[in-house]
This record gives sequence, structure tokens and C-alpha cells, in this order.
Amino acid sequence: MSPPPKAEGGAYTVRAISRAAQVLGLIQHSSAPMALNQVVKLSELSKPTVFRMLRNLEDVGLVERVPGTDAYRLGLRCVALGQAYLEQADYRREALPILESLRDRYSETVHLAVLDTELRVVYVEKLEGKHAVGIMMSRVGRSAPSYCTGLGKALLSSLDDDPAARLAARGELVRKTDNTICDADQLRSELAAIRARGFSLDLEEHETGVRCVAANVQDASGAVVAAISVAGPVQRMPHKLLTGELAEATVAAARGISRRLGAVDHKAPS
Amino acid sequence: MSPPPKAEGGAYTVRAISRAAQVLGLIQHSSAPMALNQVVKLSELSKPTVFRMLRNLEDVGLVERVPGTDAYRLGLRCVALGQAYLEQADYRREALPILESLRDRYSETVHLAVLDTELRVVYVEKLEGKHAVGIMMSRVGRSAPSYCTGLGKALLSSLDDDPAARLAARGELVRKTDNTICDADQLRSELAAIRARGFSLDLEEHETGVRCVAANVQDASGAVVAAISVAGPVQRMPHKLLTGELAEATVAAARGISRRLGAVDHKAPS
DNA sequence: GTACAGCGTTTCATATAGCGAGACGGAAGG
DNA sequence: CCTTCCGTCTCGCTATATGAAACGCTGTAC
Repeated sequence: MSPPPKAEGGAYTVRAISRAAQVLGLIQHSSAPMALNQVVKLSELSKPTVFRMLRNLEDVGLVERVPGTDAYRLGLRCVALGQAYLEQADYRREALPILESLRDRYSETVHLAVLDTELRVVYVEKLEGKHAVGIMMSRVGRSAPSYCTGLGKALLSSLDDDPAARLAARGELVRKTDNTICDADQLRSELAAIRARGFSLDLEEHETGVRCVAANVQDASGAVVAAISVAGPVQRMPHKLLTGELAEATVAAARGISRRLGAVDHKAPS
Repeated sequence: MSPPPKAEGGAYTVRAISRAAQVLGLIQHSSAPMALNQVVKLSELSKPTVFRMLRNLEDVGLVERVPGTDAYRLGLRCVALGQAYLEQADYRREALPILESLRDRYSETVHLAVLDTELRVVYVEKLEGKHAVGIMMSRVGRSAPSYCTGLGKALLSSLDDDPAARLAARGELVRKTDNTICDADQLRSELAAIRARGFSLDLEEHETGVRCVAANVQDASGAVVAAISVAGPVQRMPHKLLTGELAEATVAAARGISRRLGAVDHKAPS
């Protein structure tokens, strides 16, 4: 009879899991460890509930209490899970050698990324330009907006539904630089252009001074599973190079990875 | 009347969370994506339960279905969580510059690691030496046994309860190389020696051909929160260097990190 | 072509597991 | 000293997650 409990999100619901995930998110996005009460307030759950939940999450290693205090932060298990994901990702495994040779050829930073459910770009691999800094999750795992990055626009261009509209509706087309595309129609035609030419450009649309080329990677079923990019400072990235040799190399690399994943080379759309 | 539901693990229990974590673990440790039924069998839960759980985990991004199939694997959110942990870890942030200079000085591989609840070493940072040697299989997020690694023994030596006994009781003192310490008593005295001299050695006890020195990092409260190590191939790691200059440099670096974390320099034990 | 086996999905009645109001004790602060 | 704020614990209720069983689908065997 009382307030119809808001039918939350997905079709199948195991309340405890949704709630736990919500709390995990709170802790994940907090810059400092959180006390019980903070979590309680932000989550709008009852104190005993959160208490039990955090203790359980602690038991399974997803959170830990910073010793001495009652503050909670993410647990070690998160790192293990992240690493496990990266090791299991077939597209990443197949991409690595090709990305390396791409990086070595141009000495610029190379990225591998996918799209998450929120239409954000998540970096899955990053090979730094100059020095072989290592294959750690240095910036890997971070996300960036899709509409203003080369990787993001490439990935968006592979979607069937109208992602420009969705982003616009959510008010996410925020200006980042002078060149950012902040208009849904403009973005839509940009995506069409990308589909037509087979690669995507970022002309200082996200960060001033940074340009990049990106291209999509497909799996055996022809679905786009990831994108790769080569990025560098604008001085070393003249239009001619970017849209010429570099674009070709990037597209070729992407195609090479796709082939490794079992994609047939045909360019045939569905 | 039926089986007295085994009072699982921790004191506080939110069954759904424990179960979800268990299932996550299954998927995490599986080399290939798992079908529903596989998870059902391995988890000994009922089919509908696992079904709903996986769908929920999918909703929150911890798990994803590989497109086209009904197979589940870890989700992108795992990477984000792992990265968030690494960014939040103060000890890692403070350690990085010092680790870098250590790596640059000796051109050997440098590690930062912590102990998990199972008494295993989890690598949190790894800076490759000059020649990215393929021999060492360490990786950020990966874990290794503690009793036969430099980092592990250093961390174990900081524990109050008798970790040697616990490991022995669990039958984990497995021989890895000719030099592995597989005996509880021997391990116990090794740990005592480490405590006495302030650093730990790994003389090809984990991987043949690899030696290392490690030292502990303390926080403001004096508790050991992590350990660092310098590792390299046996040819470049003669005893004299290892126990001399390199040990000193490692201890100094560890102490430097501790100081950054607010530790007072006193060597005073509690 | 029909029967079968295995899978993911759905239903539904049930008991139980998770819930939250509130009480408790200890610590910090005025 | 009294007050406040926090983490922890109790307990009775009911909404919740649960699993047996049924369903429909797909691929395989016969």
C-alpha cells in the first residue's frame, strides 16, 4: 500500500547484489576512504544494512578497512579482478603485438579501448610513445567521453541505435575544447563520415594540443568489439600525415587484429 | 533435518553477496568464458539462482556475456575497480617516484606488493628493468606465494601470529626450486633473520635464475603496509651486490617511502 | 522425421534470509 | 558532566530470494 518501491533498473533483481554494487560504486568514486555513516547517507540505505554489507564485502576482499580506522576503501580483490579481465580479453591479447609494432613504428602513444554501457570509452591498453614504460594498468581502466575522442567516435559510429541522440538527451555533449562537437546533428554526420571513410579523427576535440586517428576492430561475427588509436601532440601530427600514412597504418593494424579474431576481410556491412 | 547449512566464513553474512563473490571467483579463475550450467555445477547453487545472479552482475557491469553466446566472463567494471584501487592506494602513489629512481639507478625490475588475506603476495606495481626480461612472470594484480619470494618473506616477517605454521598447516609450503624453503621451522628462522637484518632475500627460491632483495614499507602507525623489491637475473646479482649496495639502496628506498607516509624514522618495534 | 537430451528461461508457493527501528556502549567534544 | 555522534548488536516482521518443476528452444541421434 505504501510507496510502490521504485522498480529499479534491470529486469532481474537480486536486491542485495544491486545494492552492493551501488555501494561499491560509492567507494570506488570516492577520493578518500569512507566511513560507515557517509556510505549510509549517500546510499540512502539503513545503517545496519550497510554495515553488514560492507563487512561482507570485506570478507570477500572487495573492500578493506584502512587499518586503525573504521574507514572503508576498495579491496585488493578489485585489482585481481581487473587484471583477470585484461588477461581474459581475447581482443586485447591479439591486439598487443600489433599495437606494439604500431607504437614502435611511429613512436607515438597507442591505445586500445572499448565502449561501456554508459557510452563512455574505457581504455584497455595504453602503450606510451617514447619509452617502453611497461604494460601496467597505468591509465588503463580509466574512462573518457566518447563524443570527443577518436576512439569514442569510432566506436559510436558502429552502433545501430542513434547514440548522438542518447548522448544529447542526457546532456552529455559538453564542450571540452574549441573543436568539440557539441551538437547532436553535427555528431551524427561526423559518425556517418567515419563509417564512410573507415577511420575516425580527433582534432583537439578532447584535449587541446592532442590529435589522433582511430579505427575499429571487429570479431569473427563482424561485430565491433574495440577500437585502436594513435595519438600525439599536434606539432607532430600534421593533417597530411594524420589522414594519410598514419590513418592507413591504423586501419591496417585494426584490420590485422580483426583478422586474428577470425573476422573475414570483407568490408560488407550487415 | 537436512544438512546443517555450513556456517560459512565470516561472522556477518549477507548470503547473496557471499554467493555472488563466489561466482565471480569462479569466472575470474576460469580461462574461458563460462556457460550458465558450468557455473551452476561448480557453485553447487540452483540454476535459477545462478541465472538471476549472473544477470544482475551483468547489469552492474561486473560480468558480461560474450556477444552472440550465453557465456559469461568478467565485465569492464572490474577493470575500473582495479584501477580505482590503484589510484586510491596512498602507499602506491608515494612509492612510485622512489621506485622509479631505484629502477633507473640499477636498471633492474622493481616491484611493490602487499599481502592478501590468504597470505599470498599481490603485486601492485611493477617497473621493468632495462631489458624487459621475459623470465619473471609477475604482473600487477597477479599473486604469488609468499614463503618463496623476497617480497612475501619480508611481509610475512612483519606478522605477529605464526604465519609459517599457518602455511604449513594448509600444506602450502610446496617446493618451487632447489632452494625453496619448504619447512616451517626453517621458514620461521628465516623470518626471524629478516626481522633482524631489515631486508629479505630471494635466492632463486621461486624461479630459477632470479634473485631479489626486498624491504618493508611502514605507515604512520608503524604498521607494515607493503614491501618493495629489486629483482634480476642471477648473473647480474652476485651475493656481494645483493646483500651490500643493493640491499642498502632497497632498505633506504623503503624507508623513504615510509617517511612519506608519515612514519617516524625510529626503528623502534612496538 | 521423430524422439531425445541439454540448455536457458519462467513460474510460483514457500520459508527464510535480509531488513530496519531502535537500543547500546564507547569516544569525542563542549 | 552532559550531549552528540558513531559503530555495533538485537529482534520480530515481512518482503525477499529461493529452488522444484515446467516450458520452449536448438541441436543431435536414430
